[in-house]
Amino acid sequence: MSAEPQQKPETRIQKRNREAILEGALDVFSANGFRGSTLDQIAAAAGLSKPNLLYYFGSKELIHRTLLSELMDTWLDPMRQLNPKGEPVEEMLAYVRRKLDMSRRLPRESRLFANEILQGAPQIGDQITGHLKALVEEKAALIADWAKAGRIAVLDPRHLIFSIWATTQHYADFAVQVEGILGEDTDANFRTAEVFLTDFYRQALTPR
Amino acid sequence: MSAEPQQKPETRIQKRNREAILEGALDVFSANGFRGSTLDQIAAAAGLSKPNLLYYFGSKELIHRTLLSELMDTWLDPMRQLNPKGEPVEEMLAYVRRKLDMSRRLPRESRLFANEILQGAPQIGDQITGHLKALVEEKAALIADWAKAGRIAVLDPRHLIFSIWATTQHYADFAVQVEGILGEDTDANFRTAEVFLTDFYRQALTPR
DNA sequence: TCAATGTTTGACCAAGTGGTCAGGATCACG
DNA sequence: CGTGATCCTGACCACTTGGTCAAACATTGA
Repeated sequence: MSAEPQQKPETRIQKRNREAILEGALDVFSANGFRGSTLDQIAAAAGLSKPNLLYYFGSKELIHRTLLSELMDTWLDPMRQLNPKGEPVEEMLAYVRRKLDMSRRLPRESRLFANEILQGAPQIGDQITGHLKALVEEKAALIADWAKAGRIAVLDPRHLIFSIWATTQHYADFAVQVEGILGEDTDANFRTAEVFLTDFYRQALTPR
Repeated sequence: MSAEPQQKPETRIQKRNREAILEGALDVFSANGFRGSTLDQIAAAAGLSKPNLLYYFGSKELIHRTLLSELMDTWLDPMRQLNPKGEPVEEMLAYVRRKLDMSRRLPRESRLFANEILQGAPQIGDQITGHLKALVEEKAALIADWAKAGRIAVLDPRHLIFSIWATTQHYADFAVQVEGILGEDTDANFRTAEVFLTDFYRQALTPR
């Protein structure tokens, strides 16, 4: 994926088919989990034959790993954008909104990750203790500084980050439950969720 | 399960084996999901042969369904205990603590549910729109009353409940991630989580 | 003690699964 | 056009998996 320098550049057909496969696989994996998905389902979703899938990706696991590692960057982006120069409470609220927006726009990706973590992160365990942890430590330090300066409420920064992940991803990962209780109008639910989360975090984070 | 009146009372052997099967199945299902688990794994975990499993539970799906529906009650208990007569903020904090405690004591059960919901709740969909929804509506009304009386911050009660589920279950469902970032000392993590969540919700819920 | 009932298992099966392979179709390009 | 490289597929395979079944083995209670 990232390590192997492709000697031959990708042909147009390769590009199209690889993308179709990853797109189909995202549909299937996010809905059924890794073990619950079959190559036949993915092939059908991608509009290719099963042997042709395996021509492009040598194994089911490779498709899955490729998906996960291509997603990692996108996934961490909202946190990277936390700006040390900004106004602390507003920065955090903007982060919450960006994260909620990812749940709205990329629910399949959210579920793919959720499935992977639930199963004990067999594929991306090292990235959690690597990239992810480093980024969390950096931003936790930033939040701690803000708290020390009295510009944001004093709360454990890492647990605070967890709470943001949990509350925002909830709307993608547990969508069935949310819709079972609030109703099926997904757009409306996300709008009220945004209002709630904004009020909620503003109240929690504003220093007294 | 609940509907069928067992004519013959359960023998001692039946009781022992059914319990062993459900216990083993909980281990296996919560770690691998439904489709990711095999009857052989469950049989091994329960210390029985595969055909013997099927003597007690007619199918893999039946084991799974039994587990889920036996758990439902336990799962909703912390919310049922919300006391209308109590002091609102303290009641909510107690609820958060009870829910966090369930994540600590019953992480396998939490993951079992998470898996089920992630896959679209094929087994318990009706219970979500039934029992669960009714209970949520009842408690949401209670919280709304408290807010109207100025005894708790004004926030959408149903989203508030979601946030409590999300933040507390996170520590069971995403344990690998939490431990990857905070370290492997699960007990210590739950202790700091409790401190955080208490401070956090107190700050968010106390009316100004 | 004996038979009826309840429990356990080895051997087996059909369906589904990830993956292979030989060869044919198609494409890029000199 | 021709030809080598790329792309695609039907047929196939070994293995796993949920589930069956006849027969053996235990337990119970009269």
